[in-house]
Amino acid sequence: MLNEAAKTLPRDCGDCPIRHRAVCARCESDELAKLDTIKYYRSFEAGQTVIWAGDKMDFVGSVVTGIATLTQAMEDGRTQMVGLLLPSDFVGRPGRETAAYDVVATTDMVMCCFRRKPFEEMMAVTPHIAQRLLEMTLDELDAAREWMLVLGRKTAREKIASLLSIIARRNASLSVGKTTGPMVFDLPLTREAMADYLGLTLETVSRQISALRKDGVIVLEGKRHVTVPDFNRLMEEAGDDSDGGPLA
Amino acid sequence: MLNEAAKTLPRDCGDCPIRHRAVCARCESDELAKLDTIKYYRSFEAGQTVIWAGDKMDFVGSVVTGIATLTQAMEDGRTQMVGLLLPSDFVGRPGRETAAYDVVATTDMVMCCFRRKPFEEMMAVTPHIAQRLLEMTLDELDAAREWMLVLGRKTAREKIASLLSIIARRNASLSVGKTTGPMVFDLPLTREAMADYLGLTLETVSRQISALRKDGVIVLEGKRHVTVPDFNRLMEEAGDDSDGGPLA
DNA sequence: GCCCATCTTTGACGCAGATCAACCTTTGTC
DNA sequence: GACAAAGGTTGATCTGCGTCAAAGATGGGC
Repeated sequence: MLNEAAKTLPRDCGDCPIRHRAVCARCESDELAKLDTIKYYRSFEAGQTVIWAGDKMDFVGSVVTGIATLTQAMEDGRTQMVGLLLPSDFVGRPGRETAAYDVVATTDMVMCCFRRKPFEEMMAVTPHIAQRLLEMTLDELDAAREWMLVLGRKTAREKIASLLSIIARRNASLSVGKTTGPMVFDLPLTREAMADYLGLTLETVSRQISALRKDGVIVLEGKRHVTVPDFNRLMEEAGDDSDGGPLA
Repeated sequence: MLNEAAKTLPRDCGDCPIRHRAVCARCESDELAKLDTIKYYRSFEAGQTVIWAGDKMDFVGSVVTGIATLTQAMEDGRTQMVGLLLPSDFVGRPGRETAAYDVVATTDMVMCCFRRKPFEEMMAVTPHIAQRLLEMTLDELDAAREWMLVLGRKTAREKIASLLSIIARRNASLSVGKTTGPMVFDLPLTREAMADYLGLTLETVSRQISALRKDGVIVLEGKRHVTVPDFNRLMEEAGDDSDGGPLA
């Protein structure tokens, strides 16, 4: 099973879909060659746990394809998603022995992993890696702070609209050109995962999605396929400034 | 007025109270000497705004003494605190032209500032600075994620207990030794600022503090002076694992 | 085709926390 | 010492979202 998956994995960094956005983005070819000697790919199936909080973590790595979530749990079972990991996002923290959060693949996923110790050693002598990791971490911190505003101050309807606009914007940044016209995408999360993201219950998520559909803010085909006819309208519903450009 | 304050400012990095925890923590003396040429101190009074979100930001720097907050505002006036800046914390983002958040001094505060451009240039050739900034940013990201769990999933009472335990723990980490016995500290925030931190209203903050006092979890003298007779009890009220060590 | 598991929707009801309002305490100014 | 302003407390009421419950899609396995 793992062998089968391995056959379809990328072999060469030159072919890698995240070559220019991941932690290796700034590396020169000689640096890539060194990274290549400590890297290996791992595949995960949808629903599979990558690592549990508290477990020893002897690798770090990048999401190559698919989506994973970072979640934090309380003893009584309440759970809050604290990170949504998309292709090129980095997993793990150099210098840390154990995982701080549960990491779960929500779709089939492929990771490009590095053994932690060699990666740390290489980072110490390769500014290009450390620089890129700093930049990515600062971006994540900004995203976390945006998310805090959503969690702390927005209504359920605004929360849903915010999540939809985040997903829509990300999809737009992947597909080239075409700023105009309706945005179309598939939700990569179940209602329950959306609830964990937004600090809501899954029932409230379902109700608010229905309400946004009823009000024409979104169009649904099936449960996951979403069309946004007017992105500015969605932004207004999210409580965000609508004058910001639609693309980052 | 500013001149008066300037007279009491530290002059030499050797005397600096945050020398070993700030972004310069790992610098050698020659690196410090270079930093010294681009640094200057600024004082702020309690309540004074350091910078508004969106303003041009031509410096970065560290909080030396006092406390500042990072807050994000929606157009309709709802606000969420997204950062609590204590001595040694870093303000600003290298490579970014404008401030992303409002920065406000909540107590009298002194900052050690660096002009942004020279700082960026120096960072590019001084791994000790970049390394330390990465480490601090990763710590902040962890703190932000912990905070997301608080905002998304905890009750008002748990939120207050969480905030108190964060402040208590920080004070403990500053004052040496003495793990046992009651913890005593002053709240550095108004009820309104606590509400902004926790995604609550100030009335709810006030009520929950009264409730924790009535239940003996905390003892209040005046409105700001807090005694925590049993820290594990407070941790339980916060919904946290109480088996984690009391100090980081 | 049928069954079962998973995901989702919708309804009825209750409660935690928001809102609105009044009043208290402390501090600084004249 | 009177006053005002800022911060804080407490009460009454309202409401958005959680909780509990039931039932409707959808898809995979046999």
